[in-house]
Amino acid sequence: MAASARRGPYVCGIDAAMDVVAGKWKPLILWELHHYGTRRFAQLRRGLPGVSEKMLIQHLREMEEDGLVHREVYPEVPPKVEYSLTEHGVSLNTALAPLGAWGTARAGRIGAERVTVDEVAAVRRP
Amino acid sequence: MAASARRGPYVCGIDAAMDVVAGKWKPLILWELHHYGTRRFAQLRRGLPGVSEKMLIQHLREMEEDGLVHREVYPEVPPKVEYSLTEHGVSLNTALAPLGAWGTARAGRIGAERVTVDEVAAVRRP
DNA sequence: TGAGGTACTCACCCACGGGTAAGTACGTCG
DNA sequence: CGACGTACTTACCCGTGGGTGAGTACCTCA
Repeated sequence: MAASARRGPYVCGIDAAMDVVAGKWKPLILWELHHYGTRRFAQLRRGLPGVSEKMLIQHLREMEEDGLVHREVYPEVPPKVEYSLTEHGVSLNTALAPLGAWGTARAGRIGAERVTVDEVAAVRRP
Repeated sequence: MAASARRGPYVCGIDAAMDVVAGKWKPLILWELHHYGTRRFAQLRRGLPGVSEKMLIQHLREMEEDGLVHREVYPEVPPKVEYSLTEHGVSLNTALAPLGAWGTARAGRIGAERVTVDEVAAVRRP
């Protein structure tokens, strides 16, 4: 599966953290859940324009296995599943903050376009 | 080249930072250069057991393009090249520190083996 | 009646990140 | 004379991360 050789021996802490954050949408999911607190599957999908359902589920499952997100299923007739961050997820987000700041500074430095969610939606959904 | 679609539009700062750190050995190179200050090519290769020369060069070139490392060539008869971190590289490392701490904590939490350089050498060079 | 929303699963495909191995030009050491 | 060390370059191969698209079971609304 995608959970190839995860939890492998780590050379350093960055390794261990990257292992958990690796994945095209993981940081965005983290951010989304951190920002909104609790989100349903379809809400997340809409919040991450361009993500495929397969990847979203796959990433959510991995992050659940890694103890970053909590998955609450409501056995209702229209299915309802709520995702939220565990305390480990929150602490990871906190640890990620300086990196985000650095990235933002760098983006400004090199003059890269910073794209809003709507623009991404426009670009990735022609 | 490997510089596929880098510097692409970023959704958030984490994106921009991950773009620069993405690569199996980038964080290790960063750590190595940060730890030793200045390193020659062969020293780096020995410090990162298991890395192929191709990947090491490729990563170093990309990090140089990204303004993270400085490459100093001495036109001597046995070729000599020294790599060191730029101030941006140093600041990235600083921003990476909390993530490293989080990863270390997590590695301890899940009881993952933390491997020393020598052990890695033993494992990856049978 | 059928279109749409919920949360998925499954099968297939392809690009690319990374590994392996060899070649290069020059010099020194044994 | 050949092995070894420096710092690379080049060619080739393969695994997998991620994308596409369809299918499922149930319910609601127009």
